[in-house]
Amino acid sequence: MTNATQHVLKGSLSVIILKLLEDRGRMYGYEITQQVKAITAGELVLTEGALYPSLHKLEAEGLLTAETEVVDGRARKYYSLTKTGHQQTVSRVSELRSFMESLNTILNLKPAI
Amino acid sequence: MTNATQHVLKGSLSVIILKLLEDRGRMYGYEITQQVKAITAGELVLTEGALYPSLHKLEAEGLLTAETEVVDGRARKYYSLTKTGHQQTVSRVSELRSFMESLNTILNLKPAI
DNA sequence: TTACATACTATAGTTTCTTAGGTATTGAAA
DNA sequence: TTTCAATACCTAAGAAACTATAGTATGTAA
Repeated sequence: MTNATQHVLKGSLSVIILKLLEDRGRMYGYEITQQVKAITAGELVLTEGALYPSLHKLEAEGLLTAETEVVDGRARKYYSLTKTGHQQTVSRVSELRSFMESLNTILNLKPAI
Repeated sequence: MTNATQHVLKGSLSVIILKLLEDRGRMYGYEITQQVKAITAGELVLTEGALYPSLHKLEAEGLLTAETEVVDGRARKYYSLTKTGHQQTVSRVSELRSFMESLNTILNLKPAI
């Protein structure tokens, strides 16, 4: 009675992170929050309380690697995808897309009769 | 740092229920699981452990009303939208759609350079 | 009579996210 | 010069949603 696709729903934050890193190559946490806000015209806002734990989890799972650098007197922690991270990005993005298609099918239903 | 749109993410099951009831008028729990499975060609499968608590919650919130009927010796609990439920359906569906658009924007990003 | 489909309910446990803090630096405004 | 916003990271308590699992019960087909 379970479906892997649904699992993606809850994990869409991690997919967002993975996809951004795939496209941008290397980003730090704060940058991710700002980019998501900018890309979605303020529609999607990542809270730090959700983002940082998610980044740490992805790192612990071996999908991301982190390097700390000091820029303009402030420490930044740059994240990038590992090889596994890249593979996971591809499959999770595709899973999320198919979930969204299913969801769209339901949202676009017309009343019966 | 919060966004109402994100709240929708976790609540997409309830939006699915609401939308189906809006279109079909009146459904019982088991029927909902079967319809979702059929509509999405097996892609989306609702677990009973997720569905029934969600139905009860929507009923408690006043978005649904329930009537029990015995059909073929089996009790069925038919749910339908209240007036508030209908209004909520409209707004939640539109919120979910705009969330999905934002998500799609990110998923469709092309690598920089 | 066994097994599957129908039909509902309850609950322990996990994961994810929100809320709400905390630390610290830089730079602009007052 | 002090204060506030922006930058940049972190954590922890609690809420909420979902999974997994189990239980109850009837009808029907093998």
